[in-house]
Amino acid sequence: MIDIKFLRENPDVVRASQKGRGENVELVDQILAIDEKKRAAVTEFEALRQEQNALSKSVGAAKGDEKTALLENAKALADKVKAADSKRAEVEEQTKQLVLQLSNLLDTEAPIGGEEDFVTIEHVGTPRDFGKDGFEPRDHVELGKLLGAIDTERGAKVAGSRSYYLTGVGALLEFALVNYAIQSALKNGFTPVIPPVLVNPAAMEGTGFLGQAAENVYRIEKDDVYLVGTSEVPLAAMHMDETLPADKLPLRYAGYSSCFRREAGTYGKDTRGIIRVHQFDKVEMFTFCKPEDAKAEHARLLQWEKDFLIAMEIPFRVIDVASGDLGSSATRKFDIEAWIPTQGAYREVTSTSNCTEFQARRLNIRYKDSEGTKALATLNGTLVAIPRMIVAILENHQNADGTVNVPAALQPFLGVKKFELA
RNA sequence: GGAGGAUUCGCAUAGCGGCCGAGUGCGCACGCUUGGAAAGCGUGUAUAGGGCAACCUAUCGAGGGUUCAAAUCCCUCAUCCUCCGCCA
Repeated sequence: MIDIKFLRENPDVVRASQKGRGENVELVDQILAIDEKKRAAVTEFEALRQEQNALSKSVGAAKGDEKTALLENAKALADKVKAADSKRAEVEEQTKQLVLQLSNLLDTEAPIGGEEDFVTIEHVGTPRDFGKDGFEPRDHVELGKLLGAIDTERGAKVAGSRSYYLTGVGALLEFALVNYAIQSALKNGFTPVIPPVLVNPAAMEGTGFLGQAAENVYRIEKDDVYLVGTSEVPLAAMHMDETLPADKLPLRYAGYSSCFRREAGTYGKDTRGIIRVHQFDKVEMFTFCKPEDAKAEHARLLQWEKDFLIAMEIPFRVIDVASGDLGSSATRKFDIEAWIPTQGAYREVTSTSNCTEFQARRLNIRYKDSEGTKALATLNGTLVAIPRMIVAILENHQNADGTVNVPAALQPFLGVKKFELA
């Protein structure tokens, strides 16, 4: 949620941001207009209320005829107050609904444009030359079968498309990745968290996932709860309606959870394998910090993501996501894309967003220092999303015979240097 | 799933339909006292919105209702506790 005071004072900045995202610019003027109406309604209600409070007091003190006369006045006034109050409530609700439609202000450094207009910040590592190695790489589905690690056929039989079983070394690989991720998160000062994945509407709404992203969310209607698509939701909502002491900041959580995504509107996209699935496990980093520290924290989250990829010995690139492709909460977003040999392309494996005060304001999370209470900033970043990391590891580290070398960083967790054929 | 009880200012509690935005204790901050500390004494101690300000308005789990007037009465919901049932 954008600060309404900021919008009043800097409407041009908000207009420019909306334009950069390719979103409704007129919304800004609609909000300015209704905000004025709202303040008038509030003032009117408060004036009437003040009168009523005073009158009520005198009714209590009065006696006899005097009281009867005062009561009559008071009754008439009570109706006016009620009318003014419902008008106020109505305009306030309308204002809020409009303000909630605004996306976060764009970072001025974020590239402008659509999905294709990202800026590549750097490349790390070099894609392997399989020609030089003398064999044609197998894709992760094939390797998963050879190793007895991934079973998409039975996944489909039991749970439908985009479902899978991780078996044997596939399952072990998940445990190793999670353990390595949590271990590095601990080293970097994160508190490990296993959050609820079934959350109430307030949590979903507050984190901004019931807006444009709503159709990708599973809802359990009978109990009015949602399955989260990322632990960002329960981690952000963890401190909903709380005021945190300034000396506790930054607060860093590493959440490990299953993630559920309907993947509506992606028919035909990534149908093979486990690149795009309905359910997967992920370790997510989440930070609450002072707004002035958010930019530096964003750089740190990105660095930790890079460190993970480097430890997995996978070539990747970092992109600065363009304005039109940012989530509504993000002021700026960096994605890391890993090299996937059989696709001859870089594919997204992690993503980190700076949400500045936008998300915290929606969730009513603030911090308190000697100067008072203020909105704080929230940031999130993927440490590891299991299936895509498994894809990257299997494909990049495969040998001609279908066996796969285990990155050194994972060897202590797996006890082997190589995955053998099943 | 059933039966009871609870939810008030950081914590613990008091609260008669008007004198309650709300008392007390603890905690915390500042001051006095002291050679220094403790104790003692005094003052202060929520959030949001509006106003240059004095100040005004709202908030006693949430939402409705009754009333001139609701922390207080009524209804719905949420959460927590106790007991019973079921259960990984």
